[in-house]
Amino acid sequence: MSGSAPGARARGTYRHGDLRRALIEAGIELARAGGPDAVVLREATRRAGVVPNAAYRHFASRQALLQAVRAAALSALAVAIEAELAAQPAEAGIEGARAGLRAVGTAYLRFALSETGLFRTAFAAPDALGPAKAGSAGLGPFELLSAALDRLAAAGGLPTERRPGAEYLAWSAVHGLAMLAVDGMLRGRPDAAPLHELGQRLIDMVEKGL
Amino acid sequence: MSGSAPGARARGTYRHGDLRRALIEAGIELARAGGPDAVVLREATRRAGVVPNAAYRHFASRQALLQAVRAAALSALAVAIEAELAAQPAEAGIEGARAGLRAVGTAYLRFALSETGLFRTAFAAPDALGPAKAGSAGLGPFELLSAALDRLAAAGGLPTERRPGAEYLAWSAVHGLAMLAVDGMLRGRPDAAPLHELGQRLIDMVEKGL
DNA sequence: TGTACATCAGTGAACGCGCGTTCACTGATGTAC
DNA sequence: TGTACATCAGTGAACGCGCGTTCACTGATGTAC
Repeated sequence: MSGSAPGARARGTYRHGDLRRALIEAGIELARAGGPDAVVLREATRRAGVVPNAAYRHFASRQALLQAVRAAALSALAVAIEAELAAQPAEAGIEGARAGLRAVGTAYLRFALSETGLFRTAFAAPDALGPAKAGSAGLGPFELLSAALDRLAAAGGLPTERRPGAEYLAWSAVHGLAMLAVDGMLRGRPDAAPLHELGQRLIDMVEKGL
Repeated sequence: MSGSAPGARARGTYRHGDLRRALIEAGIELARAGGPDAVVLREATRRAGVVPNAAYRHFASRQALLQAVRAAALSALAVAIEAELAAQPAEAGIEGARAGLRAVGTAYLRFALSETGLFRTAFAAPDALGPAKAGSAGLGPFELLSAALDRLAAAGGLPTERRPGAEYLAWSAVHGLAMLAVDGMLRGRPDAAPLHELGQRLIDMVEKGL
């Protein structure tokens, strides 16, 4: 068959070359557009231009593929946070540390809103998913947040006795706003301020409350 | 057929009597056990002891049933919060108001952990769901939180200029922790304190940060 | 450099599944006279 | 109080669908001699 399937990349060789990666990439697109439930094994193989069962050479099951896509989504979030941190002017002391913490929260919220499907996939319910299976090499979003808090504590912006566990509190606040926004719970609320303003106020609250 | 279907209540009359309610109740059980995706129309009719298409006398589609179940889940959460509030010793002034706010948060978290399926259903993604369709008569969880904050502001425990929008911040924090716990994101974290302790610290943070 | 061979990535066909939904029906119920 | 009738809740049967997954296969690729 010389004509490739719709949406499939032309394949020069008989072997695909890197079907595993192609399937993950297709899965990421699906997740981006429709969240975790949209990561459908058959559709991923279709997009990779391959017959459905070919996926089983690379993934034991649909769950395994979803797991990989989930790891990629988590990693994409981490990259977004790192980019925001890198864009921050280097500043020492408390102010710099505060800016770093804000950057983490801001990037997290922006990612949730602009990449809703991936965000929802990254935090998909654990139906049969293993325990997160930290596969990525670099730091995850959670570790980046922890680092920002370490820096703040080191700079004296956070009493050391309050440091332990603080990441869970900060994470909860930002994650909650992201979730409420993503699930549409804030839509139609009369007095709901613009989301990014709400986000800034939320981060203020966390800083002060910690 | 004299023997009723397994799981179905015996039906004396030809008419079911209140199939609509029975379907919702079956849907609630399904949601309780498996979250929103488990609310399957055919299974609900099975449990109601009725043929699948009978559901269409009462619901236009599976989505409509899910919508009704979702409203019920939201209402169950509100009831849990009200119960916690009612259990609070009546106390005037700032301290009473603070206790009220804590009660809302505490009940919210407890509900999320003990009724995970219902909680997830209450905040199910809006795939094709309408805008919440506030069907319930009483106050929803959000309104109860708002009232608690009103009381706190009236008692002088919250500067009035900070009152507007504060419900979104408080809600986000508690909702976030609930979601992280429910989705298993806190499992396997080495230093994660017991959840209810984390919850209390979180509510502390909100109080101070607001 | 050439040949024989094992490997294993992708093929082709097929499964069983449970789902949501549509159709024409039937017969108990409640109402009008 | 009795009879005729319209209503409409639930029946029975059937659809088409897309899914995940299994099976036996084939043939290009890379390796060993």
